[in-house]
Amino acid sequence: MGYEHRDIERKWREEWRKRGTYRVANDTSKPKYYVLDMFPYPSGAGLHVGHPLGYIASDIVARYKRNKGFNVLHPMGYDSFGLPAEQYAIQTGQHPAKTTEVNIARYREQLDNIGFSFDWDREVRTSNADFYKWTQWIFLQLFDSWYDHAEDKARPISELTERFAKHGWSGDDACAITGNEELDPLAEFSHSDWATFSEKHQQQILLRFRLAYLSEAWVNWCPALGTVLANDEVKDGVSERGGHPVERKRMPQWSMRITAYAQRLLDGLNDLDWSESIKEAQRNWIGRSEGALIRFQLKDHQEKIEVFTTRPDTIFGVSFVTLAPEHELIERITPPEKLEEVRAYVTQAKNRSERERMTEVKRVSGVFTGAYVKHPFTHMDIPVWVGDYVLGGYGTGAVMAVPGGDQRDWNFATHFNIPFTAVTEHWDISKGADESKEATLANSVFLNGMKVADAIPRAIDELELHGVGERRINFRLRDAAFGRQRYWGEPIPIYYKDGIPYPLPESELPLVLPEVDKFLPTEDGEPPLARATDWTYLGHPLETTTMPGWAGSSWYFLRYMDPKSDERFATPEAINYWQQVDLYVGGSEHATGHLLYFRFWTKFLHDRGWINFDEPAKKLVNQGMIQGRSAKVFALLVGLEQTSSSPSPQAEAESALLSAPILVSAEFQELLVKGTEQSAKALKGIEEAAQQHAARVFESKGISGYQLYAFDDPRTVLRRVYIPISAMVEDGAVVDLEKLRGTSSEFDNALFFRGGEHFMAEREVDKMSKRWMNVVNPDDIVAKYGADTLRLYEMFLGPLEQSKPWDTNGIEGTSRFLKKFWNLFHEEGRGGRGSDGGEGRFSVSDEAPTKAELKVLHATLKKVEEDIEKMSFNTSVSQFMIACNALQELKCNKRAVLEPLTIALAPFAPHIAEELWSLLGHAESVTGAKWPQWDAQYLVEDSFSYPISFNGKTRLQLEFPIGLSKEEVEAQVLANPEVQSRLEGKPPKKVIVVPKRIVNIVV
RNA sequence: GCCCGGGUGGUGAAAUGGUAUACACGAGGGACUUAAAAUCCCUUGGUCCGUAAGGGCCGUGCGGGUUCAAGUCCCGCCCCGGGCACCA
Repeated sequence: MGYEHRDIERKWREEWRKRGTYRVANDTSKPKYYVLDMFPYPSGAGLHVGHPLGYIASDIVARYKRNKGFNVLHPMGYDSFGLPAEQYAIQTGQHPAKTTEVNIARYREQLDNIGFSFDWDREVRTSNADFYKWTQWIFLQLFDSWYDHAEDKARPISELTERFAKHGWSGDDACAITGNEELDPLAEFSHSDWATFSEKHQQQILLRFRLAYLSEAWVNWCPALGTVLANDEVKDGVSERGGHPVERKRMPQWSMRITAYAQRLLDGLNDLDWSESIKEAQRNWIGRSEGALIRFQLKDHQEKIEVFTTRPDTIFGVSFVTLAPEHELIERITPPEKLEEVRAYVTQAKNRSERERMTEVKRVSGVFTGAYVKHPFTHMDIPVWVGDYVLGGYGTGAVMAVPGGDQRDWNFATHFNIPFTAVTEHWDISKGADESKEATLANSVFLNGMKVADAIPRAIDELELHGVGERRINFRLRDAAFGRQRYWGEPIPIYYKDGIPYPLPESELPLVLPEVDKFLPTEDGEPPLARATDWTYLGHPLETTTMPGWAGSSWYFLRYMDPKSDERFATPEAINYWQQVDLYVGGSEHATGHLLYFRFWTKFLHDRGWINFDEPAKKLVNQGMIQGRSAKVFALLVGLEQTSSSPSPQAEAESALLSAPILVSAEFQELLVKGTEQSAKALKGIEEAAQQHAARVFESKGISGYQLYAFDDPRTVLRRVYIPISAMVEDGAVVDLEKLRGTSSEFDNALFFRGGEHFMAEREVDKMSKRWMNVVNPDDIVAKYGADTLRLYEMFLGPLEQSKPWDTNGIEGTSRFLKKFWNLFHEEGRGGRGSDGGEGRFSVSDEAPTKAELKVLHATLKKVEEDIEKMSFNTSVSQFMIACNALQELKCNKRAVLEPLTIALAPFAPHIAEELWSLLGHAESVTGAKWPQWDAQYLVEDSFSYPISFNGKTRLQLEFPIGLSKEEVEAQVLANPEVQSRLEGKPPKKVIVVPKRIVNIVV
């Protein structure tokens, strides 16, 4: 039998499914290994060749670990709630569950084609009620918790109630944190006050402490769409979709108090085996900064303005204070005569999205409020400004501006001519701010002559002494918005009584998504769930927002441990056994979203005693992106000129021309750059052809009275048009016109103008996406070359973490390798050893292998094992090729060599390995085979061929036995006639002998 | 601007401070074949000398340095990719 990948792969796919080959054993006596892929969102587009990259890598590790004797958990599931399915539902009326179902079926088929060893018995879907029951349950636990900074963990809310009943709340208890203090700070109360508070009042207070809480939060609200928009969905104050006005306003929003965990999320990173770039991204996102909180007393008012600064040492350089446009005090402190001007500025500044305010660094804007504060040490008057370079959401929403020490403050001061002084020695403030941390302070009273590093603690000490400020650690991280005005997500298990949110009892879970007539917000702007006919609990209205996409993905790894459990999200036995994910593989785009929430929920569940570890994944690997190569042709857009007094309607003529465009080959892309002789010449040629083309088109459609503009008219433009990459000849720039004509009628009718033999397109590396028409489907590759070839090829392409454009240029190499490997097991003949995949008969010999053969085998086993451990799969594939070539050379068909090699190849190319394994006479799957251990004794060399170099440049090779001492090697090298002739009789300055490496002679 | 990667043949890429370019693609040549496909063999960084065998010089983005020896380590730049960003 020749190597027929189609038959073999089909056979084993069915066989694995039938036998349940990859089902996880319930044998907890074996050591465990948990390999997890970030689960996909099943979009309608299906998989492209970029998706399986990470799955193949993790599959290799999972299979390898099985052979190594581990009980391996390698599951797959779907993140099946999400916005695209809902938008499709809005357009078509089809229920998102239905859409999701169809998409999942397609994903499953595609995944199966590639031969992954997932345990499908453990498949999860976040949109299944028996899964989201537990997402809701975890939400209730979060709702039922507060964070105790003294013990540094989350605790049940009942313990907080007890504490209030005993001690009340003293405002500065460092043991709990609150939200939205700037709107309405929580006043202190005694234990007897607490007893007199109404139920409603008590609940309102508790809500300040819950880890899942409802509060007034700033959002981009779009009344026309009835929804909150993300920063990047807002452009210039209007929605990107539809261009409706968007306003920044405060709305009741569910949030997660992830900020309580900021320090732990930061500290935890140190012990994780994650890539440095992801860890760094998370550190930046959490953004810890140490500094001081300083209070500035307002003149003529009771209030103080609080600012956060990392440079309290520059306190004597404060020349003004800037408030964010959102700042609560602005209205109150602005004198009446200034109010109109300030309000106008605030309205305008507030409605620019945060993204815009952050992007347009250069545009300085602001307004003087007319108010003043007192300097805490000098008691001088300091003006208070409003500026949009200060963000409402960071720190206290106010800064002390030190133009001498901060460039942004310097820009602001310079723009508005606010006077200021230098705060550091030898600095020319007319050029900019001195932000150096090495500087020495000046003009700063008790800080004069001190270095920045020493001045900071000294300044804070003084502030504390005077009671005007204190040491403060600030985080950039903000609480996470948790409510969405959408249908296709987990319902939030909350009902409202007297306007207060109460948790649904656990027995009511799952709270199943209701049926609605439309998946749109109601007419009065309520979320879609408000359309349900009876969305209540015991007569109380239920929460109508749903959870965001990241809810389910924040804990799904736990469900795989015990996916069918009814009593718990996973039973303690399962959790105890499987513990953390040993290897998590996924894209780096989740660095600050999913991967942070994932860690947050894990830490929370740990705090409340549900799991006994507080990081979800020990090791994380990011696969690189497989980019596509898009193809573009150039369309010449020429206007129409009337040639008769009674022409056909112009719209008809225009549309006729649009359906038969004029396309020019890529070498003409400079065509419309006027003035060059070539372009003028080419233009003439094209113009002639185009006029004839247009005339033909018009004639065939019965349109009269038009011709094209002259081409040198400035209104003529060349525009890039994406074409499907399926219309390209191989990976080059040549367009297969026949194929392109087949893809759509406009190409069928188009005029293709080319300069040479071929019509050329412009190729570019882009993200692989439907939009650029450059998606390469794994199914096509599998059909042509087989799954094993695809798997090997994707691994062979280069290091896993590196992004690279997809091209099939090298795929023949891996395909050839598999054929050669197959032929090692088959007799010579029409298709046997050293031949193609024709008729050779299976034949392996039981003879004892030679030393050379064993050396090839063990060198390969060693290299492959080491490479899998460090996830360097491209080099392990090379090693297999080297081994295969060597064995072919040695004409080796010995079982003792081929059998271990088959086991080692199985993780990479499971189908062919399984077939060969069965041909070798094994009834069981190769999955259960014991990984062959390499043995150093077969790798021992008797001699080593030393490169002999002179001053580091290799000149010749000399072979010496391994056992020879350094001195003997040196003596023999120097005795060598060729070495002697190179030395020209002069004695060498120095001779370096590195055993089994090199000899270097210095002359 | 800051942080993290990276820069090596025509291409994808290898290389614990120790023979730079493994492996593969492509290209060129050859064998088998009526032919093609498939398969196998040889050549393939640049350049110079030589009829040849062979040999010289230059070569890992650029400029320095450390070292017997640097793609690899150090300093200073340039470029590409990714992330973050008026963060006080």
